[in-house]
Amino acid sequence: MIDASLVRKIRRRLLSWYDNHGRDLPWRRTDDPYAIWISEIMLQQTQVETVQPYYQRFLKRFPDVGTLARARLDTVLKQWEGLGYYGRARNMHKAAKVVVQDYEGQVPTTSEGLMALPGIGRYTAGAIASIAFGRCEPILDGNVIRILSRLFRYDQDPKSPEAQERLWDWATRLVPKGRPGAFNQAMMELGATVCHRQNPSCLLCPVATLCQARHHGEQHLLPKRVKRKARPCHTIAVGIVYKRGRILIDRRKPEGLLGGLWEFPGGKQEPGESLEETVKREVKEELGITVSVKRHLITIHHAYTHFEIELHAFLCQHMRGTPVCHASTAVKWVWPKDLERYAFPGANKKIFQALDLT
DNA sequence: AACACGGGGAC
DNA sequence: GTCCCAGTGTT
Repeated sequence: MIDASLVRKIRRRLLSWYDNHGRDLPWRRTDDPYAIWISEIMLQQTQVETVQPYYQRFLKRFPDVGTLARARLDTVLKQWEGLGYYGRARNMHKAAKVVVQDYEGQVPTTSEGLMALPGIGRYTAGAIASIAFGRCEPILDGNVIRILSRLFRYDQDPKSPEAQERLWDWATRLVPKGRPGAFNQAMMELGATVCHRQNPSCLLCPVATLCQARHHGEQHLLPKRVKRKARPCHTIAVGIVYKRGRILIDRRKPEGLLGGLWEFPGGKQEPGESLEETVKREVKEELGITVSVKRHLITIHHAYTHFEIELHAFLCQHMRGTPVCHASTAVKWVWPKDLERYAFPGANKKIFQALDLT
């Protein structure tokens, strides 16, 4: 399937192509392991174009691992706001503290050392070790899976354990001792700019003549795709609770969905319940206060990975009770102009931007 | 092995 | 609408 001369050809062609056609990306202009680490975390399940502005701002705000370790989680989450998968920010913050306390501020240089840090798995460890420290470690991401599946005409479900083992093995055999970081980035670059999911540009591909899927005209069929389950839709109602010009917000628990972010109090509609009743009940359960629901403000549709929501916002008046945290970890009355100081989920931001609350 | 975890881009 | 994106952690 893969002999020494084939390996040499793939390495040589890919590296040469990358040297000539690789994009000029911000994280390719640095050799700072911390900066490369940030980029790799942000790039998990997130496209290059989306990451770039976040990467620049984050590094400006937290220029080194010590600064990040000393920062408050709230500040870190605010910088991450809108990027999604907020567990990445929480883990990154946690890992920065570990690096400062246990490693004298030096990012571990081995794949094993890196993988011991929260938020760094096999892919990210290989990426940082090879790119920042020149270690001969393989990587396997969505791009590499696509390229290897096509190059070797592999038609099994790439998520299966057997497939993972085989794909990691191929990646390990291919990565060269000489320029492991450049080679790994070349694979991802090829996947992102040439070997597309649909309509791969085989005429531009440096390894097209070596590609077995291409040889059989099956490049568009690989890697094998598996059907996804349908996403359920939930109906949510939240209260914009005003009191003397200020609005009530609370902070979600530190783990799980949107952990650590701020939001307007509210929750899921239950069977047989009106939306107004939902708001009243949820606000009471969440913060122990009684509100009067004044009027419907806006409806927002928002899709998450495993479900969708129809989010209704209601203007409410505070009637009685002092807000106390039950389901949340903090609660605050804030002036509308100060809302932007807190990190909110996208669906909540849509509410106060559409209403021009700030 | 299966699922939770965001938001946006491409078609 | 669907699929995917420089994946990781939990159960």
